[in-house]
Amino acid sequence: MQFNKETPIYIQIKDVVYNAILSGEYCGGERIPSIRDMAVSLEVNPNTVTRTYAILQEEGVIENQRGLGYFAVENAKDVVLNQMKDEFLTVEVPLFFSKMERLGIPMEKITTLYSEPKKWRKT
Amino acid sequence: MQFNKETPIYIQIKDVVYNAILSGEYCGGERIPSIRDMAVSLEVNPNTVTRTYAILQEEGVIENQRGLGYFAVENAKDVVLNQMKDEFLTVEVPLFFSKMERLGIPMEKITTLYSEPKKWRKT
Amino acid sequence: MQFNKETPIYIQIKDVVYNAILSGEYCGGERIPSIRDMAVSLEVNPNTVTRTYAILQEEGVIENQRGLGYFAVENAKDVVLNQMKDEFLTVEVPLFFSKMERLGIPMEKITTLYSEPKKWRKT
Amino acid sequence: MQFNKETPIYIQIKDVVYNAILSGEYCGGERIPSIRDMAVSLEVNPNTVTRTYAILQEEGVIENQRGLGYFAVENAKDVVLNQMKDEFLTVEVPLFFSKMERLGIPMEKITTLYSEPKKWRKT
DNA sequence: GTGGTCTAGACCACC
DNA sequence: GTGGTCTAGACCACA
Repeated sequence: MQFNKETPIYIQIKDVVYNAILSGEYCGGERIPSIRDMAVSLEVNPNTVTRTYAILQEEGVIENQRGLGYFAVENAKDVVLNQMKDEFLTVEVPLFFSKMERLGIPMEKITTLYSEPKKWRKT
Repeated sequence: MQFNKETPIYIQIKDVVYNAILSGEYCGGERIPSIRDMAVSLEVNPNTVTRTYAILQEEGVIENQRGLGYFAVENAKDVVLNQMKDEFLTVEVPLFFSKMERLGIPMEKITTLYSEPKKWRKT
Repeated sequence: MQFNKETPIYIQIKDVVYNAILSGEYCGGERIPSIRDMAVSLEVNPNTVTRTYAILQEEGVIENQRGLGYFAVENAKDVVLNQMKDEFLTVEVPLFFSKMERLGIPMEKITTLYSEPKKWRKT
Repeated sequence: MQFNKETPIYIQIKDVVYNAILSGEYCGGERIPSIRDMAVSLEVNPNTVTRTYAILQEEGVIENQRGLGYFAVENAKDVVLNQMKDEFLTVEVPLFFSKMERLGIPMEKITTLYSEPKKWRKT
C-alpha cells in the first residue's frame, strides 16, 4: 500500500482499520488480521502495526484475547462513529469556519463546491 | 510567546508573519523586524527565525536587502491571501467534504452550525 | 574532504551528490548514505548535510522514507541532467557570450581553444 | 540603479566602473566621480563605493590624488582589458569547457546558439 | 547594524 | 537505526 509521506504511517494504518470497521468489513466481535498479517499485506514493519493496535485498544475499539489475536469490540462501529463525529463537530468544524472567515470565503462558496462533486471527489 | 508543541515553531512563526501582513501591520514594501529582534520578541533562537524568513522569501512574500534586512514585497497581502485561499479550496475543503461523507453528516448540519456562531466562535 | 572556502559547504555537498548520481554511484530508487554517515565521511556537521538533503528533496532528486533514510528518485539521473543542462544553456551560456563580446573575443578563438584540449583540460 | 541580489554590491559597482572605462566614458588620466557622487547616483551607501574604489586602486586601475579625487590611470583601458581577458581565457573558459563535457553538450550547440543572438542577448 | 553559514549537542517522533 | 527540530554560540561578509 501507498502511504502519504507527511502523516505517520501508524496513523494512516489506524484510518485503514477505522474505514474497515465503518464499511462493515470488520464487524463487532469478529477477529481482525494479526499484526503479522496486517504488516505483510501493508508492506510495513510489524512494529508499526503493533503501535496502531495498541492505540486502537486504548481507544476501546479493539480488544486482545491472549493467544487468539485481536477482535473488534461488540459495538465497534458505533464507538468509532461517535468518536469521530464528536471530534469532527467540536474541533475540526470550528477551525474550518474560522479559517473561512479569515480568508473571506462565504458559506455559499462552500455549498456550491459541495454540490459539484467532480470538483473535490477523487473517485 | 507561547507555541503549540505539536507543530514546528518555524511554521508557527510563519503564521505570525502571515497574520501581521494580512492585518496590515507589515505593509507592502515596508521593513519587517530583523531576525534578531524577532527572535528576542518571540523568545526563540535566531536560527529558527532565519528558517522561517528563508521560507517566506522562497514563497515570494518577503525580500532581503543586503545589510538592511527583510522587507515585505510590494503586494505581500495579495500574495499571502491568494496562496492561502488556493490551498484552502483545493486541499482542505475536499478533505473536509470526504470526512463529512464518511461520517454521514449532511451539508445542512454544517450550514446550520455556521448560522449559530456562538456554537463555534471563540470570541 | 576538503571544501572550497568561498562557496557554502552545503552547496558543495549538493554537487557531491549530483556527481554521484551522474556517475551512477547512486542509482534511481537506491538508498543514499544517511545524514549521519554522510556527515562523518565528509567530516562535516550533520546539520549541514541535513540542509543539503532538504534542498535536494525539494528539487525532486531524492525522497525520504520515514525511518529508513533518503533514496534517489527513480529517474534521478535524468532529473539532475536536465536541470543542469537547462541552467547552463539559459543562464551561463548567455553570460559567457556577453562577456566574450565585451572583451572583443571572437567565437573562433573559443573553438580553437576547444580543439586543443591540453590547453584547458586538467587530466 | 538596480542591483542583482546575489553578488555583492561593491562587486557590481566594480563592473560599472570597468564598463565605463571600456566604453571610453572614463578615459585614461581623467577624473572619475567622487565617492560621494557615485554613491548618490547609484543610491548606495558611500562606504560601499569606498570599498570598490579601494579595490580598483589596488588593481592599479585608478589612482587617488589627495584632495583632488580619483583618476583613471593613463592606460586604464588596456589594464582592464588585459586583466579581464587573461582571467577569462585561463579560468572561465576551461571551466566552461569542462562543464560542457560533463553535460554532454557538443561545441556545435554552442556555436549555433551564438549565431542566433536573439536567443541570448538581452538588448 | 544586517543576514548567512557552520558547529556542537540535545531531544523527539518514527520505523 | 532513521530524519526533524531546536538551542547556543561562533565567525564571516556586507552595508
